Amino acid sequence: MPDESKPYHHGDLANALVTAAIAIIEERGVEHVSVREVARRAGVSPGAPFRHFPSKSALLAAVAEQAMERLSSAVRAAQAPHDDDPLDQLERIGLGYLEWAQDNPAHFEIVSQRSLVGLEGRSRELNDEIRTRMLSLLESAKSTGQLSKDADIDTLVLSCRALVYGLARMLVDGHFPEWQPNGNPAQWMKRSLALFIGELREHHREPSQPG
Amino acid sequence: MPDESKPYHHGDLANALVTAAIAIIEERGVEHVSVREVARRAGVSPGAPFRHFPSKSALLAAVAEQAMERLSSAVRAAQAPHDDDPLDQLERIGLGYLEWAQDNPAHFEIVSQRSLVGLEGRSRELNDEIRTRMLSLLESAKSTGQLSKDADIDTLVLSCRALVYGLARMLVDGHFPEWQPNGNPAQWMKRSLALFIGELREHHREPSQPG
DNA sequence: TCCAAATGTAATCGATGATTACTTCTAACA
DNA sequence: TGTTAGAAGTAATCATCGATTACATTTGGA
Repeated sequence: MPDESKPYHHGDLANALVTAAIAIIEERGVEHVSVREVARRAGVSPGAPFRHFPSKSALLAAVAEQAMERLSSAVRAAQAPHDDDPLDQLERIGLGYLEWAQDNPAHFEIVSQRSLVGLEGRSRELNDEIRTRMLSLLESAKSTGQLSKDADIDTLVLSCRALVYGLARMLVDGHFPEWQPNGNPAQWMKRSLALFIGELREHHREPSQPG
Repeated sequence: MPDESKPYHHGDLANALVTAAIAIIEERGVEHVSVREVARRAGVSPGAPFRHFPSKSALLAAVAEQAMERLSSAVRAAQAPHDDDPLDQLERIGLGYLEWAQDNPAHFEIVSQRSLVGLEGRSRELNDEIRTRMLSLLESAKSTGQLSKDADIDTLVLSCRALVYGLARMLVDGHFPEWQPNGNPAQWMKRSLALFIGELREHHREPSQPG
């Protein structure tokens, strides 16, 4: 039976700190995260976190890495199954991204602010993976004739990304009440994404083989 | 001849503080703005700013208001002339917004973070004005037959806004090196916007009157 | 001219990020 | 089993921050 008084060593303080930081972000926003408060929640002295992270930034970077890992999983899961219409897959990726952002605003906020945490190593990898995922779906849509052969794939990827990122950011930054007063944001985001993908589908479609 | 030593009263400290705050944001980002540093730049004691703004937030809100005023002007200027194709006007608004964000990243950053400064009074007014501007252009495009009669205007406004806001945010948040490694961001943003408006134009166009 | 309001200063408070010296525990080795 | 090196915590300290207060200076109108 474990000692009921806290042991001197926490056991897994690093993770506990990251979790505490996320809780604070969820409750009061990134700008209210302080190392001391994080330590307080983990039941540890104000200096303890610095044994695990050299700086506050490093702690936030760890939060970002965890967040990016989860976002990546959400996107991967949303894409499945991988054997249907590529543009449907693309739309599901967008929806998955948006739903994740809505369900995890704290995670999303920290992931999106590069100036706050930088983008290196694993995070960079996962980010690139998402882009590649979208790129290959569009390529594949082109090869199946859903997009015309001269469709500008690079610009399309950027546009999709910007739309989804913009919607997610608007949500987290609190722009929705003003930009779409009626209904819930999720509904509007879904419509907006569907409209965009729909346009791709119908406008860029290769005309059926003449002759 | 004015005394060469600083007068006891600054003369226009409120404005000087806002200007100093913007300079700091441009140099080191919003999160590094401190009232003391702002005061230091204005050549004034650490407590002085509080004679003009009740809190740091209030100072940032003033920055946001100035920023919103300028953004609004930029958008209004970009729309002119008002007598040509509505969708061209809409595209110019988007471009104007993006160029402004690129030229004034500090202003844009502070405008976009509602949690930081809120959105009330004049700022809210100007924001609504931009939305109304876009809305009426789309309505007008519908009436001229550039958009089909059953086009979902509300969703279109949201999509346009999300795309432009997303691009601007990606720029300011530093996502461009990863999402479009080649060429300069301005070029890519322009292409992305043109692609979107182009799709609206071609896909939603009302078929010419039969008979 | 004189005084009241506006504007700036100086001193102070509690909280923060960060560093240092010190203490306590854990686990690997003889 | 006992020792000990180092990992992981504490306590004390520092400069800086946002904010408040009491006080000083300037200004403009009665």
